[in-house]
Amino acid sequence: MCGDLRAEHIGKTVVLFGWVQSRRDHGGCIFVDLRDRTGVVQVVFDPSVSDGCFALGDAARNEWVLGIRAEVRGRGDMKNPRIATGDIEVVASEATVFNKSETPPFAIEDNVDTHEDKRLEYRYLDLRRPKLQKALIARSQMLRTTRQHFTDHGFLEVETPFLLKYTPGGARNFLVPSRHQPGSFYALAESPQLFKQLLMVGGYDRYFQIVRCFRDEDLRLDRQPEFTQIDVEMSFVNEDDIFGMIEGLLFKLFKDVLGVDLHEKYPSGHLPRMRFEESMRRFGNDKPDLRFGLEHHELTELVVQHDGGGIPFFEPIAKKFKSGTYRKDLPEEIVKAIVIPASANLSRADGDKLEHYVKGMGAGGLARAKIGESGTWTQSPLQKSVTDGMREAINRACNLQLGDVICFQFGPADKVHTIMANLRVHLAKRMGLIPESGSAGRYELLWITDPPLFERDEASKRWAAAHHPFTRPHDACLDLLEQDPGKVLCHRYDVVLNGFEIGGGSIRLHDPSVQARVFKAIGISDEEADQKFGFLLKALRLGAPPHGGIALGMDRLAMLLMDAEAIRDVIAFPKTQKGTDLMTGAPSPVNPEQLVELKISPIK
RNA sequence: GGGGUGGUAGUUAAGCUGGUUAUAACGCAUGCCUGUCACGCAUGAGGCCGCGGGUUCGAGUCCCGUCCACCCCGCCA
Repeated sequence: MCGDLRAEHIGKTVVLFGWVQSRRDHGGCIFVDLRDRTGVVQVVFDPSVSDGCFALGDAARNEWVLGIRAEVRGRGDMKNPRIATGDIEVVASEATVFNKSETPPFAIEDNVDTHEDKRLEYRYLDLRRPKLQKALIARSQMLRTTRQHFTDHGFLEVETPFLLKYTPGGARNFLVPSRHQPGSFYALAESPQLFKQLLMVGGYDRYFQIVRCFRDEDLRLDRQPEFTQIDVEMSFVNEDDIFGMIEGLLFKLFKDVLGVDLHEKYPSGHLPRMRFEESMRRFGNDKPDLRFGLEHHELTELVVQHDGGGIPFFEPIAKKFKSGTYRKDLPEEIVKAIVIPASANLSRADGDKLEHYVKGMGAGGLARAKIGESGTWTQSPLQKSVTDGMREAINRACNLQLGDVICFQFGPADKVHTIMANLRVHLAKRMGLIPESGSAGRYELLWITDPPLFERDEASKRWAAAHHPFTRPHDACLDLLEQDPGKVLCHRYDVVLNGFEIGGGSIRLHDPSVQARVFKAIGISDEEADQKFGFLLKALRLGAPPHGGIALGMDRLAMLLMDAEAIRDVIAFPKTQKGTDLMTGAPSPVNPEQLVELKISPIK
């Protein structure tokens, strides 16, 4: 094909099919760069070789689809080192126009700056760009490697339904009306979660599937309403077994897709692990980007010790601790800091911009101070009120140096964590520690383990399942289910790459008696549980093996491996942030007759 | 639901405190050119300034609303 030709092919006659990338007309001689998915080659249309070909080359325009028969010849002194086929060119002796093309709305080049809505409207043109073709070729390789890996390890690929019974909790489902049961709906599968567990009960002890999932939630640069998971479930395993199986896959994927051998970085063949609690404390989320430092400093203890240290914002938090209205071991409010090193040369205007940035996430502000001579705080409203003891303690805890800027957040823990986690990444990009997007050739992988089983639902002031209610708690935590649900840890795990969660799973709860206690802890009655998940609970009582699994986000992983800016760049036909398809116009209204058949009437 | 950025020729952008005929580059068309590869040269065509209101003698520019795209918060077990 076009991009495959090299000097070794000189003298051969080849048949090429492709698109006109560009055309250079010298009057007596015309050059056309012909492109297919392998690359580009220069075709010469020379009237002394073929008048017919020359006329065709004269008429041809960008994106016309041509077929040519041509002889490969060397370029002599006229080599083009910028393209892979630059040592040679082909001289057309026969040529056909398969199809003309209207002038395309944008050039088919990698360095496009065309707005994305235009690219999505003409997706098939965008797909001709080498970058997108590389991404889809890489995805194809990922699919092959994945199937090979799991089939080599004795896994069965089993398909599960997309149309299923709606079960509450988790992501919002797309609903599909039933024609046979008017007024009833299927839910599109948000994942095969329950079915893969049922496959374990069915005795298929090693299952995998490369499966489409559907979630009707708001989108981000790494989320699409339909996306692909590498879904895995195994029986008679513990976390180590699952980790090993996934590590094996990830190592192969990096090798096959990128040519990167992760053994150089992780010689044991295993990825590092970090407990959830540590990740939250140091990075503010459960998907830390370990390519850079800028770790958080947890200052709540210090602030309480110093009764707020004269800083007005901190005093209420210290008071709550002292008065006991506030549980020290389950902080609802915390104080955190992040240090911007003097080397970042943060100006006051930069500081204002950072404040604006965090306010956009709901922060009240960004209290900060610059470190002056002998540890004084300057350029800060805090400098007057802070006690010497508090200031020195913070300086010591954060190892502050002259010229550093320390930034504080305080308040509800989840909000502080969100703001500080985002601020940390934002700063790293601003300081050039990591690029705006892409890996910069560095891949930091890790497991995040042992998160809490429950999280606080602020609305109802009750405990709710943090993951799903079928996650197995640590045996050591079982007594806490009744005594102190917030402290129950569980066998759940996420695998993280450069600050993105690329997969997650858990060891499942297969013991009906513990299951009942979990439901009780989150206030789900037996009847309610039976109504919602009855089919699974029944299965668990009929000889369910211990089992667990994981699902990897294929698209997200492809995005990271390809250094793509967004998940849309590794999906052939993606949707916009509002879930529309700009090419086809989906979603669209339907005929009233169709609604009548389904017995559905729109409401205002 | 909330915050932010953007929308001007086919494309990407410029267009200041409102003012005469809305610029540029690339692309496109026509002609010339036998070694270009970001080809070159000459000429030319091309505009609902996202849409709807308002202010004004006058709006691409100011105000209000709205639509679309993107980024973030909420949300995504």
